[in-house]
Amino acid sequence: MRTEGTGRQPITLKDLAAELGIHPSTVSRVLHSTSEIARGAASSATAERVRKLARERGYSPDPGAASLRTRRTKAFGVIVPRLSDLVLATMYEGVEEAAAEARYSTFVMNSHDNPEEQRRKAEIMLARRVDGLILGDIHAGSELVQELSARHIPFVLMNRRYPGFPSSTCDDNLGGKLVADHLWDTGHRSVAVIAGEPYASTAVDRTAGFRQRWHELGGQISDADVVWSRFDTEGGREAAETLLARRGSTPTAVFAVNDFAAIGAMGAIRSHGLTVGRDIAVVGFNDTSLAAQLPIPLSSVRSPMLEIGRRAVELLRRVIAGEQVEPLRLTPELFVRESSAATAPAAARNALAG
Amino acid sequence: MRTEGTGRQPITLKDLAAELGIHPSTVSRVLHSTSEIARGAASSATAERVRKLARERGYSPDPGAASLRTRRTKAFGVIVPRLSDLVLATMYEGVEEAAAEARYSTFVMNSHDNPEEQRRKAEIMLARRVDGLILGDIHAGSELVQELSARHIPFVLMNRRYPGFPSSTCDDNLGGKLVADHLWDTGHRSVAVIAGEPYASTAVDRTAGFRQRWHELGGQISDADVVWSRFDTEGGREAAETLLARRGSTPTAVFAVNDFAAIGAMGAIRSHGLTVGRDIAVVGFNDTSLAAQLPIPLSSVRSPMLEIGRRAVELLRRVIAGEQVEPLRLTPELFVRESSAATAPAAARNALAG
DNA sequence: CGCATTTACCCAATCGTTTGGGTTGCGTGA
DNA sequence: TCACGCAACCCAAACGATTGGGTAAATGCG
Repeated sequence: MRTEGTGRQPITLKDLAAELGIHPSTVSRVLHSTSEIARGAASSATAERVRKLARERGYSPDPGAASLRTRRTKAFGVIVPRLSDLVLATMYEGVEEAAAEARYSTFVMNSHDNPEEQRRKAEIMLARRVDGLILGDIHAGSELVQELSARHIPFVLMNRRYPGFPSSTCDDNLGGKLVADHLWDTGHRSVAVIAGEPYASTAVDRTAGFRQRWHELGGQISDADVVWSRFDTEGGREAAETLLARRGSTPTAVFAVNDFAAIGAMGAIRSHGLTVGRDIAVVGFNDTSLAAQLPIPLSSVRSPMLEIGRRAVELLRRVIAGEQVEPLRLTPELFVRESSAATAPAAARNALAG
Repeated sequence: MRTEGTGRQPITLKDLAAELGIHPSTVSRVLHSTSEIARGAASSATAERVRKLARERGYSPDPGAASLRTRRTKAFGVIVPRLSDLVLATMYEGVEEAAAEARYSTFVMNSHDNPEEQRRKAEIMLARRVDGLILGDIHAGSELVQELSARHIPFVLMNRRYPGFPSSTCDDNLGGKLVADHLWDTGHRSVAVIAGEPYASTAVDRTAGFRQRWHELGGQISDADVVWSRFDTEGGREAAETLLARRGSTPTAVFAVNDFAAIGAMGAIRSHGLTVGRDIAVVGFNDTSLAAQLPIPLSSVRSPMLEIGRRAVELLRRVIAGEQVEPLRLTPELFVRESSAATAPAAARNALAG
């Protein structure tokens, strides 16, 4: 249990070997062959002595030296738009957990959703000789994935998908459908979507799923009812302002593809003297911890963010092992709360039902 | 500009040397001595040839090999309670920026504010041979700082301080005072504090600063008016419930030492049929991007989170250089918004002013 | 008992950089 | 002319771990 006391320089294999009177290579083999004591490496008595001393001295192998020899760093690079985005931060927590369990370390960098910066950060990670990359910020039509692929660099996508490449995401399309079903069932017929950034598959898929199901149900939704926006609170507020400024046709429900955008929208709605949940229903996405705790609790589609991160690590390990892996889409779940619990305002319902 | 094309194995110094017909050590010296061309290393003509080829081939030194030789990894370890806490995530963005500028990489890990996990994560980072640690989650009375110090491991604290050790924090005490001044000036006389976790210097200092100034102004605030809580929305809600459940003496203003706790409190206040900003003023801390965008915009003390992160890197670099560094406290600023803009309810003011 | 096999090791090269110390060959001042 | 200095290199030894290939002794088998 003890770590080295005041140890100035870390203990090396050679130190251990010298103290035990055996050769460093023997020590290495013992410490390496986890549990397969034999392997022709050393007698079980010697092995035990080695392990005991290593523990006492707090030996830990120098990763630089090891990677120099093995050509593997046991490190992954993770690129996200920004960690101050709760969604990505949570996914990263999953990544860190799963990576640590597999004895991998992770470097994270923010790309600010800027393709050039994204490429620069990837290059920095590769210069660090990471064994693979997890990209959480890929844009539709990105050249980076093609290029990495051509260079045979192991990578997986997280959060956003890109057809033809391995990814760990939420089933965003299904998420959109869940919202459509819910709003339709509660009587809404005039709805709008705050759709997020068009370059993000999350935004596109959630919006598409919603529209598709809405049509299947017999609803109407035009392009003008879909407003693209930033993912943050301000983006949501602006988008909602746009929707509310439209002459006449105020929707009775708004689906924002992100909780933060939803919160911004709630602010705008209140500024217009309307009450969320009574005059206008609002549904968000991701079910961040905030949603349930807001003054007016927000209905939201819960995406398994932690699990998405964990699975990304698993996929990457399989890619590195040379396996052919399929994109993964984890199932979301809708949580209905006060922001959309009431049935649609009678006036609006009647006007459109007739 | 080009990086290696389909390069299977990365280019090495030896490759470059062979192609140029010179010795690897010469190449190393040229590529190393940034701008001091001379140094007796090579002629400026040779130096130029070396640099040109290095650029063309996309050479980047193997960090493992370099650190093996130099005993430095050019990497820092960062430990935070959790990156899904927006405050720490933002500080980390500052860390990443500043580190990258100085050609350092960073490993981040979550400790979930658990001392044992914190120690484990620190040990993992040290096994990775990081050049120093940035600890964002230190608890009052932590043994870890003492121990790291005894082991001569370079580290700095961030976000939370610990007397006697270098740290980069907000001047939390001052922040608390700003809130006291504001609430006093707007006529409040009966206030409560949602104080956060008692093991965090941020919580303690903000609360202490508030109470101290409140007394200086002639106000009364008892221990019962201070409720310790978790930093998240749920913690804030629970704390507010406690305050509102107290018979008779409902405060006219609440200072929550964290925006998320403030949001939780706003929820609880609304559940009790009261309106934030009219019946009860609420002030938060950190001025996260959410604060200004909430349905009822939240007054908050802005702490320079990004700068705190950047400065932590600067401090750590100085510690590594052997300098003696002093703790740093960056100045916060109060932003007053609708949640506390109105003057205190007349009834409450009169009752207590008499 | 002789031979083959296994056990328990040791040896040495190697990964890519860095760096303290040469070694040339040329120009220069005395 | 000669010693000296300097420019422009080269040499080789590390750094610590891994790993393919020994080798001597012990054991097994018929």
